[in-house]
Parts: sequence; C-alpha cells; structure tokens
Amino acid sequence: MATKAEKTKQFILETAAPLYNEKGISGVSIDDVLEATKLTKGCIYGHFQGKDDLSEQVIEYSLNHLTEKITAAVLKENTAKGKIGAFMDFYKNPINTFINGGCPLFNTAVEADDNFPTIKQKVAARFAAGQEALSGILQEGIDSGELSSKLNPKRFAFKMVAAIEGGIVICRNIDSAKPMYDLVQDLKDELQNYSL
Amino acid sequence: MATKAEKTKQFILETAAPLYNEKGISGVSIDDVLEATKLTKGCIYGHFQGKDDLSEQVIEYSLNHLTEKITAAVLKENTAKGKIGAFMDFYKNPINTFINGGCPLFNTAVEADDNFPTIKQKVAARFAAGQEALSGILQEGIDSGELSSKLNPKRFAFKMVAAIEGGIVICRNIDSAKPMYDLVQDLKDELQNYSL
DNA sequence: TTTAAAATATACTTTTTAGTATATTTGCAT
DNA sequence: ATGCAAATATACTAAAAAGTATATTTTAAA
Repeated sequence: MATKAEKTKQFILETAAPLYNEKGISGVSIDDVLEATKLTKGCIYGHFQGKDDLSEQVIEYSLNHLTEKITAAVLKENTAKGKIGAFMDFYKNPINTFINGGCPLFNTAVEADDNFPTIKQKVAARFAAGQEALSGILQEGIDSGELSSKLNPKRFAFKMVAAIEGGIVICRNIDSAKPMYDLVQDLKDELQNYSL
Repeated sequence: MATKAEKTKQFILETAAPLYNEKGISGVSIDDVLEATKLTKGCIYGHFQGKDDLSEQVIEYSLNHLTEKITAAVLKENTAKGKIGAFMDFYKNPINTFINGGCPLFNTAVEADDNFPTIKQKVAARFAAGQEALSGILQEGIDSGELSSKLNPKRFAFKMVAAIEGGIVICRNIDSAKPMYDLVQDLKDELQNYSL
C-alpha cells in the first residue's frame, strides 16, 4: 500500500491539476493550492522543492492522466474508424472537459510556448507521441484494407487534432458546444469518405 | 497632430502588445512593461488606471491591430477563393507571426477562459465577427456561382479557423512549420473541390 | 506500546509586484 | 519668451507571493 506521504502528494497533484488547467501556470499561486487542498506550506514544501517543481509535476500528472483516459477510450474499439471516432468523441464536449478548463495538453502548449522551456519540451513529446499513435492507427486501417491508401495518415491526424484543439478553445470562448459537434461530424464524414 | 500623451500611450500599447502575447496577461508585470518601454511608473499610471486597465487596453490594441491586418490582406483579393486563401496565407507561418508569440486572439481566448470574463467577452465578439466575415465571403462565392452550394459556409469557416489556430499552437510547440504548410494546403484543396 | 523519524502545521522572513504621493520636467497657449 | 498645466520621473508604501525555520503531530517499525 502507498505510504501516507505518497497519498498526500498524489492528493496535491490531483487537487492542483484542475486549478492549473483553469488558471494557467502563472495564474496559480501556492496559496491557491493551499486553499484548494486545505494543507499548509510546510506540507507542500515537504513534497515539492518550490513552485517550479510543483508546476512541473502537476502538468506531468495532468498529461499522464489525459493519456491514460484517451488510450483507454481508443483501445475499446477495434477498427481504425472506431478508434479515431473514439478519440474524437473523447474531445466532443468542449464545455465539460474531462478535467475542468479544456485540454491540459493544449492549454499548456499555449502558455509554455515562450515561458517554460522545460515544460514546453514535455508537451512537445506528448504531441509527437499522440500524432504517432493516431497516424499509426490510420496506417493500420490502410494496411488492413479498411481505409483507402489515398488517405494521408499523418496529415489527417494533424488536421484532426489541430481542428479539435482549436475548436475546443473557440467553443469554450463563445460558450457554445454546437460548432464542435458539427466539426466532429465533418471530420468523421471526411474519414468515412476514405472507407473502402 | 497627436498630442505627446497620445503618442506615449500608443507607444506603451505597441511595446506591451508582444509582451502580453508572449507571456500572457498573468505573466506580464508592470515592471516588465517599464523595462520594455524604458518609462516609469508615474508615466504608466498616468495613462492607465492600473494593471487590469492596462491589460484590457493592450489586448484591445492587439485585437484591433490583428483585425486591420487580416482585413487588409483579405480585401486585396476579389474572389471568394482568393480571399479565403489570403486569410490562410496570413496565418501560414506559425513561427514568425505578425506579432511575436502566435495569434493574440487565440492566445487570449485560452487565458481569458476561466480568468478574465470581460476580456473573454471581447474575444468572443471578435470570433463571432470573424466567423461572420469568413462565412459571408464563402456565401458570396456560392451566390456568385464561384463555389458549389454543397459547401456549408459556416461549418467550413469554423473548421478552417479551428484547424489553423490549433495548428499554429502545435507547430510552435514542436518548433516546426511544416505541418502548418500541409494543413493550409489541405484546406485549400478542400475548398478547391467545391469550385465550379 | 513506545519512540524515532517522517509528515504536517505554525509562524515567521524575503522577494516581488502593485499602487501612490510628490517632485521635476516638458510642451504649448498666451 | 514665459508661465502654467500636462506629462513624466522619483521615491516611497502596501499587498501579495514565495520561501524558510522550527514546532507539533502522526505514522509505522521495533
């Protein structure tokens, strides 16, 4: 069983994750985390070296959590179209995201861009892995004869992720989920057109 | 001619705009602005009520500037395809953006989401206006017989903007412009398929 | 069950950031 | 040209945030 300290640390990460996702790295203060967790400085600083360390580990936690959730959803399906559809469905609702505040990978990408090089690199690795996984699924679909070889897996995967991530932000901004549903439908139709 | 104070205020806005775009609203301090402008607190606080006021006006300035630039680029063309192409070309290079740090409209949308309701509303109005303008251009293209009536102007406009904005963030994150070029090409091809 | 170490809480200091009061300078109407 | 108001600079205070030293509590091994 996990030791007390390990459970506390996990609890801090879990509790801080949505805070970071909503307010951003620069927008979260240690006091915010203290208030959300009802813990004290001594405790927080016992588990983390400082705010930078905390930020890094919270982001790491969020990205791991995201990856797990997406992977689980995708692996439930057994066709390429099913898997890609599951990916899109995961992101379909831009208002109630699996963690409050939208997609943590994307939010972090925006903020880390010119400010947090270490975190930026971590995010970049996740995007690369995600693109690899998605285009791999599409390539398998082509190889198995499910999808047409006219489909460019990498380009479709990039366009899909870019559109979904962009769509989430815009829909959240205008407080409307509708364009996102249409967008996902359009992307599914586009993939359907490559079906054999 | 503009008075000295007006010129100074304009200079502050111009100078702070890229700072805000790179570091985000929460990431910029008054001292950052002082250092960038080489001005002093007395001067800044003479022109702005405080940081919130400064932030709001800087964002306002950036969004106005963005709108002007895009409008100018689009109005140079006289066909629907030409105009939409000009829009995409404006955003084609994700690394060297017209203002350092990516698209200010989108960056602000991400940060304002759960934190700055007033600014969020301003951004939402801009997105709405943008969608209106772009889908209007496409609708005119349909009406004039340039584009097929099978094209859904609103849905295409949304997908295009979402993909471009998302693409910029991802490309900046992975330090590569290539996927963006491919994406723009794909979107242009898609529009081309609706040509009559 | 005892106790020493680990975990957490309390009470501070330091640093950073925002904001203000006042002095000085500058531009422009007379 | 000059004097006064507007613009800007200087030098401060206030508040918020990060970080630390130490006391207390809790956990778990002996």
